[in-house]
Amino acid sequence: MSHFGRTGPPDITDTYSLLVLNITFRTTADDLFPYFDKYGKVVDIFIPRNRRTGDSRGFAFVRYKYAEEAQKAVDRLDGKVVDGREITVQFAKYGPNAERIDKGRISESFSKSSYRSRSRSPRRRYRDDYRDRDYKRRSRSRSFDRHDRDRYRGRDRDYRRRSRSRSRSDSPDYYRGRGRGSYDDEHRGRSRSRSRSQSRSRSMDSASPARRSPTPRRSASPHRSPSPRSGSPDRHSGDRRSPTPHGVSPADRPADSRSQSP
DNA sequence: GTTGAGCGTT
Repeated sequence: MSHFGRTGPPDITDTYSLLVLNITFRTTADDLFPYFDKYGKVVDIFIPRNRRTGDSRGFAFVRYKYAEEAQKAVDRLDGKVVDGREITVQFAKYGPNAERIDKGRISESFSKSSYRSRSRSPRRRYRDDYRDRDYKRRSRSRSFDRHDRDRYRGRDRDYRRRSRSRSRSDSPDYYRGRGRGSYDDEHRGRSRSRSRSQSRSRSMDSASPARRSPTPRRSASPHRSPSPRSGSPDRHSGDRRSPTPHGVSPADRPADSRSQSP
């Protein structure tokens, strides 16, 4: 039935979580239910999906009631072809609260107090989110992004595969100690160009003379010149950029206002 | 219509 994912976790106490990887993007909990239910009592099946698109992320979590059943399912379903794709079943290493689990068994919530955030490997996550965000945020060449991402992925994978006993405690706090939550990634990113804009504006104003230095290139700019002498493009541009040319002047009007008052 | 390493929701 489709009673999976409708509500939150029913009772994750004394339950063994199994991570199912490599599943198709259209595979749902209902599709995996029969497969796992055949080998044991499935308490709940959860498939992380994108909050925006709602598409499956490609993996699912199956919770068993007993470890023996879970182990059996892992042994039997690991490598099984589901929906035309070979799925990977293994014990979940991390719990819902980003905490380590003991052999896939979810203990009580005391894990939260375990603190220390053992921090897992600084691996990247939320591929979909990043991709989606990138598309919306920057309207640059997508092909480049795609290639770049792919290239990085391959390198990362190879790198990880090559040296396994290398990254173990590099600097997990670096990635985790920044308050980088899963939700923050989506919500954050609202007003931040303001600071930069101001900084830039100031920099330009301050370096007004300096800015003129590298201007010669403008003459030989690749893009055509609209009207080099048909009007005053320079003035126009300057006007828009600096509405108040004397705004940066230290002695502008504060003294004046004060002077007028006796 | 696409993608493919990974560790999760109220």
